Parts: sequence; structure tokens; C-alpha cells
Amino acid sequence: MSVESAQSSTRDTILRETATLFAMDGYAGVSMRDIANAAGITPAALYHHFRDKSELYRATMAHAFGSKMSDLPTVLFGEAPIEERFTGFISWFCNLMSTDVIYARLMQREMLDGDDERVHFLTENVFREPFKQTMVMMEEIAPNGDAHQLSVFVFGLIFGYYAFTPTRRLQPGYKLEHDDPERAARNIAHLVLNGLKSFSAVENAAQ
Amino acid sequence: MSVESAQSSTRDTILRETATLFAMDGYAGVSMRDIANAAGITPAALYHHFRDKSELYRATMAHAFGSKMSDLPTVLFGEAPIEERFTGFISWFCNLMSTDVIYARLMQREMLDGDDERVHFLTENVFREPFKQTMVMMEEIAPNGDAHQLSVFVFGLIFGYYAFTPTRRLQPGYKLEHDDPERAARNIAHLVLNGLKSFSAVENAAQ
DNA sequence: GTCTATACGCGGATAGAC
DNA sequence: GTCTATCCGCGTATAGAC
Repeated sequence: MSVESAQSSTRDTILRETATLFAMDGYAGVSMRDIANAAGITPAALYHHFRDKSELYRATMAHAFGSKMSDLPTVLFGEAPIEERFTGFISWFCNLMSTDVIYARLMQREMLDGDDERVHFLTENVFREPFKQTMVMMEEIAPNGDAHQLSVFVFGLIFGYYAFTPTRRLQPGYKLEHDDPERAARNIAHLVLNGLKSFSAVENAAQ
Repeated sequence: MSVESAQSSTRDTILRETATLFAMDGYAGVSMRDIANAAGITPAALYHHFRDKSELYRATMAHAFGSKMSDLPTVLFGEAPIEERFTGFISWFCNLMSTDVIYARLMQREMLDGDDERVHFLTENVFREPFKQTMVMMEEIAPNGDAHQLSVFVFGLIFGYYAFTPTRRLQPGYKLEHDDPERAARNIAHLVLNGLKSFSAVENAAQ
């Protein structure tokens, strides 16, 4: 909300560089010298902007996870039928994951390496809103289903699809069009929408 | 196949310890001193068994990814109807992921950090066979669908479900039974089986 | 706000005794 | 096969000049 877009301050430059570096090599795999190098300053200068490496890391996460996931697509809140809202959401999420590799990798790293505090931060700032909205849709699609678990399936499916990318490209049957996020989104939405139609009758419903 | 189960050699001890250490903290996050400490020897002794850290890492992966995934459940190859084979497979995979956290984390790390060679190794030794079998099942369930992509959905769904675990536990609606792999497997199998029934008619089929 | 210079422990790795 | 001792560059971090 504050006025900070005037020009690219050194701090912003650093945070942009660290997002890439940490995404690619992880916290322990990136040195302060690497960071200084990428930002075009000396290591000592980094300590003018951040107390230490761990604070710089936290600042990087706060910067990277700022707003993207709360910019949910407008179709979600429109009057469109549930199929359209759901498909629009999946499409948006798939495009985000396939477009912003840095973002996707940082998410994966936080889930893999984050302590309680970091996972909490990630959950609050990245997944809270879209997860809630997904739960609302799940309740509409499968009124007697377990909305929480079904939402986790949706996130897991998309998240897993992209996490699995390096491996899936080596599997039999791989074609270039499998990398098209629109196509993947369409098929994911199709799978889930049809799969859930029958979930109302499942025995462990509405827990 | 060789006789190596006689007693726990130092080499095996090291590899058991490194599997845990690398799974928890990643390659860059674990030092040779850490490893030596965990194995109860000095750092110098490590170099008697392995040329350097990267060879020790590769050996750890080879050891960890040895046989588990090729021990596919027998139900897969039986005469049972497809629903039962598929559900059995999902159940086996979910149990594996939720039981062996080390294994699951090493998989995630390799996909996130692995270079071409490492991802290739992971794909060949871990995912090749189960992926092939899943494709066979997908062709049976949705004869006109895209068996490769549908198989990726299945793996992504399970993989994503477990990768998402730290976060899902903080989401609204979380209950303890969501951690039960049998329950998750049942619902995943249900979702996929029902979702795929209608996939035969989808427009981008059989590519 | 960024630099040079530097502290100092930890990193991977080796030599050679036992 | 494991040890002690050691090398040396790289790690984070600080002091103090400009």
C-alpha cells in the first residue's frame, strides 16, 4: 500500500535476486557472497539492508509471497455457474504455476524445509484465501463430501502436476502439449468435476 | 541380489544415516562432519568409503531408491477387476508416502534439486514401473483418454497430497482422519475412477 | 549506502600413523 | 578401517573509512 514503486531501490533489487537464488538453490545453497554478486554490491553492503541471512530470507519470502495468490481471478466471485468458476480457478492456478517457476519453487521449498513459523506464514499469505474459496466450491459441487479433503485434492493435483514435471517429461507417452497449462487445467477441471458428482453418496461424507 | 545382509557394515550405517540427514536438510544443508557424527566415526573415515560428498550423495540415493517402488503390490497383476487393482495401487502408494517420510522427502528433493542425471536416475529407478502400470490401468479405465497425462494426474494427486501436508494441517476443516492414508486412498481412487468414466468423450483424447 | 579489510569458525578434503 | 592432525578456501559477519 505504501509508495515504494518510485524506482528500484537497492533493497528491492536484492529481494528480486534472492527470490531467484533461493528458489533455485535453497537457503543453504546460497551464500551471502552469491547474493552480493547477483545484486552487484559487496557482501558487507547486504548487512546495511538486512540484519543477517535469515532475516534476508524471511524478507524474500514476504516479498515473493506478497500478493499473487490473493489476486484471485474475478470469475470466482461472479455469477457464473459453478463449472465455469471452478474451471477458471484451475486455469488461473495452472497458469500461475507454469509461468512463475520461481514462485512455484519457493512454495515447494517452504513446504519441504519450512519450520512451523515459515509454514504458517506460507499458509496464511499464500494458501488461505484460495483454499477457502475452493472449499466453498467443493461444498457446492459435492454438498455431502469432505470439503477440506476435496480442496486438498485440488491443490495437491495442481501442485503435484508441476512438482512432478521434471519426471513426467521422461515418462513414456510424454508430448509437448502436456506442458500447455490451459490443456492441463481443462483436463484437471474435467476430472474433478466429473469425479465429484458422485461424491455425495460416499460413505465417509460430511465429517 | 548379493549377500550383504549379513551384518550392518559401516558403509550401510553411513547410508542409512545420510538418507535421513539429506532428506531432512538437503545436500547443501548437511556437512561431512554432520554425517560422520551421525555415523559414529570421524570425517576422515568417510573418505575411505566414498570418494567425496557428491559420490556419497549418489550412493545414498541409489541405496534409498533401491527396490521399494518396484515392489508393486501383487493385486496389480492379479485377475481382480480394474477398480480393485487401481484402488489397491493407490492405497499402496499412499501408505508408502505416509509411512516412509524419508523416502517421500528424498523424492521431493530430487525433483526440486536434481540435475538431468539425477532426475533421470529417479525416474528410471523409482517411477518407471509404477508409471507404466498406471498407464495400463488408465487405458483400461478411459480407453480414449490421454493415458500419460491421466497417469501424471494420479501421481501428482498422491504426491501433491503429501507434499501439501504441512500446509493442509493448518487449513480450515482439518481433522485427524485426513492423515489416515487408507481414507485418503479410498477417496482419491473414488475421485479418479468416477472422474475418468466420462473421459472417453473429451475432445483432446487419444493424442 | 557502499566500500576495503579482516575476523574466525566451518566447509570439504588429504597425509600418514596405528 | 579408523584415527589425529592439518590444509585452505569459503562461510557469515563486523569495523571503520569514504
